[in-house]
Amino acid sequence: MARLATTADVFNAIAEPQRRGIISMLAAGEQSVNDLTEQLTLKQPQVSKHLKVLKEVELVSVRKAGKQRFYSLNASKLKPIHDWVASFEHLWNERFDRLETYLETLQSEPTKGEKDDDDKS
Amino acid sequence: MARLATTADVFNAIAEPQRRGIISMLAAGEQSVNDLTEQLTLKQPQVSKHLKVLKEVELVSVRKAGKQRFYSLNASKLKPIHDWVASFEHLWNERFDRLETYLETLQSEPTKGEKDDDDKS
DNA sequence: TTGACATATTCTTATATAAGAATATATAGT
DNA sequence: ACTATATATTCTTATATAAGAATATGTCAA
Repeated sequence: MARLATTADVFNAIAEPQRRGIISMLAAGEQSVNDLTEQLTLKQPQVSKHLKVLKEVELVSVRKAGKQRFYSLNASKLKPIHDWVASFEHLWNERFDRLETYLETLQSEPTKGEKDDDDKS
Repeated sequence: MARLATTADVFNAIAEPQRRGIISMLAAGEQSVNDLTEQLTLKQPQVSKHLKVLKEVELVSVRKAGKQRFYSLNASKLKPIHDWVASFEHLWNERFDRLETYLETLQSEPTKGEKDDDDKS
């Protein structure tokens, strides 16, 4: 009963800014630990530790090549977050206001190309 | 140097599942603390504590009415998360494949010359 | 005022970091 | 084997919860 582990799920894993930084860097393609370390303001051990967390929630994968480890992003693991947040998007995005209005008018006003005999009010 | 506070930013605030539950409930409209408590598997004090965190990051607002407090969602505060995750959407959503190719072309190899005729493999 | 109801706060306890320092492990080259 | 390089792990320290229990605060009504 303390905070959930950072490895509990993707939501917790990305709460740490440094890890989001790593994810952003990996979006450009795979990077070695050294590559990441050079661009971040972190020592190598910390980078490895953050990568370990990201690996545990499967946000990243590793490829071994000699003494290097190339980490790459499994972006699809971010989809649950995307979907969760997107479910609220209509509450702030006016683009979705029109969609809502459109969906509502579908119930009373037929559109071209689609027959609509469902007229609940 | 421990974990960031849950109130440090929205990313940390929503890492807690119960708080996401509260947010989801508030998406339907404002709710009193009691309303929330009844639907969650939490005691009232915990609900109040979670609401306090959400309020500190401005994800929710309160309206006082008699002895009740009605909390409502400020969904737009989720936009930073949405935007951040959406910036990776092209990496998993094939709908964005063409956009991805275009963006990669735009930012390929800053050191290797800026003109790049789509010869990324 | 007293009482009931609604919500917030305080304190405790178990637990989990994140960074830094030091060290360990692994691999390649000579 | 020895050395340099690349990465991972261990230990320490400061800090921050989240839930539970108990209590405090606030508000309305009789």
